Amino acid sequence: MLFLAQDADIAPLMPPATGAAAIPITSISLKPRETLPLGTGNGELFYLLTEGCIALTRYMCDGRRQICDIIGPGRMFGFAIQGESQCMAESMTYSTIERHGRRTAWASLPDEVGRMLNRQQSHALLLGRKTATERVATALVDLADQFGRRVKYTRGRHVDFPLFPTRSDLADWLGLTLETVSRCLHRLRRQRVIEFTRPELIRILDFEELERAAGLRA
Amino acid sequence: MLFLAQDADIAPLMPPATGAAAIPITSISLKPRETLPLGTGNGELFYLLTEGCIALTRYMCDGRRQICDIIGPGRMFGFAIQGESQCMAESMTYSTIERHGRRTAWASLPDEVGRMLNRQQSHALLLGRKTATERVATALVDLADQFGRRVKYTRGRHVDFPLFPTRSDLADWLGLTLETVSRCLHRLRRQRVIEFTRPELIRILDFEELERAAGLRA
DNA sequence: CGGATATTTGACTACACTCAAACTCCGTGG
DNA sequence: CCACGGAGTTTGAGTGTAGTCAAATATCCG
Repeated sequence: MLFLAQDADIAPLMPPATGAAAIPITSISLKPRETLPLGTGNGELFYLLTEGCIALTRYMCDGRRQICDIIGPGRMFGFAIQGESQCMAESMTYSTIERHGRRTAWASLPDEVGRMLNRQQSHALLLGRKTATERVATALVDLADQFGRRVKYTRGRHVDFPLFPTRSDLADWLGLTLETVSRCLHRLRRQRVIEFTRPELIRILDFEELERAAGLRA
Repeated sequence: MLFLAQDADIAPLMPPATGAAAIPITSISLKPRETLPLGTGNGELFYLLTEGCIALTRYMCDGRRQICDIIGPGRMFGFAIQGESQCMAESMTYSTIERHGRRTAWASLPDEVGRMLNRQQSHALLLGRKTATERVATALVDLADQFGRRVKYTRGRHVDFPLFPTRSDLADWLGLTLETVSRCLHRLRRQRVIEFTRPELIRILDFEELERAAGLRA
């Protein structure tokens, strides 16, 4: 199938010109708590997380931090289309990333950009209108989805997942303080919705109840 | 210039096939407080606001509302790429919108999508980490940018703009209550940063101070 | 003028924040 | 092996910012 572009200046999301030199796929390894600035993007570079966990963070001039998204394996980020994204990528654990150019990233870009936009809007709803417990519950639903493995037991289904972000990271994601996050997790545990013996290994006992606590169900 | 697409299924942000029937540009007029659902988008339809003011809203199942963005003339929205956007567009005043298909929207899509993503991330920072007064100040800076006309006076520069969202709309945008929004506006007025005699006509007296109050400057 | 809607202002409350201390979990080195 | 130290987490007590409820005022429009 053949497409004709009327204007060569509408670059960023355009398909790569067949003659242009392709940016090779290169692999990047990050240790926990390393940082990858995304500001330089000119619409040429995209990143695919193949393993680990990455946070997209923004900082205010006085140092306040907001985590815009927590990213799990299989997701793309760094759509620094036009201008700078003002976001940094921070690894929450050992992570590997593939750097792609337009040519190799092209096919998945629309879906990934759309997914990102949708997530940012859901997150605005969380930050603007949900209570502390609802926020924490919503976060757990999301992380279970991105990092969870379903485990079948004799009585019901559990979901286990590693909680890569610390309490402080969760706080910066959810617009709370780390103490409040800890208290909400405690509450959900006391209600037998989740359980954990180590703070970074979560088991969801009652997924429906968790979604209810997250404000996702009546 | 000629581009070759390897896969016809990577549709949404692809350039329109030259042979395909183009969706004509049609114009939509909205009265204040009308609603345009965006959920149906299949990556074929995009909207350009040519006049007025539109809010992108999300609702929780219990009715809580979050305004994800306030949109002024010249901006595009409705990138319901893959799946539904779960957002509605609500007019804040008399507005006219152009409905575009892929063919006519194509050139501006990358910039507009990037702008939207950037705004959503800034908004997350606002909702998660800014105080009430900072949020209101940030909103005024943004709205002045989208709706303001610079007016030169003998002493300094003022910016006047019509405030299309009500106090309640601002509250739903900023994650506050309408009373808090009103109190913050009052405070900024008492500090002579802004002034208004009618509640929907704002004049910014000291733009630098407003940006400082918004947490955008040291 | 009258009635509806939006805004302002006040008094009180509560949810989440701040500050502080204790506890757990690790890895390291004596 | 145990002691030590550091980072992260939990828990508690008290505070403060923004929310709630309510009433007064302003604005708009027939």
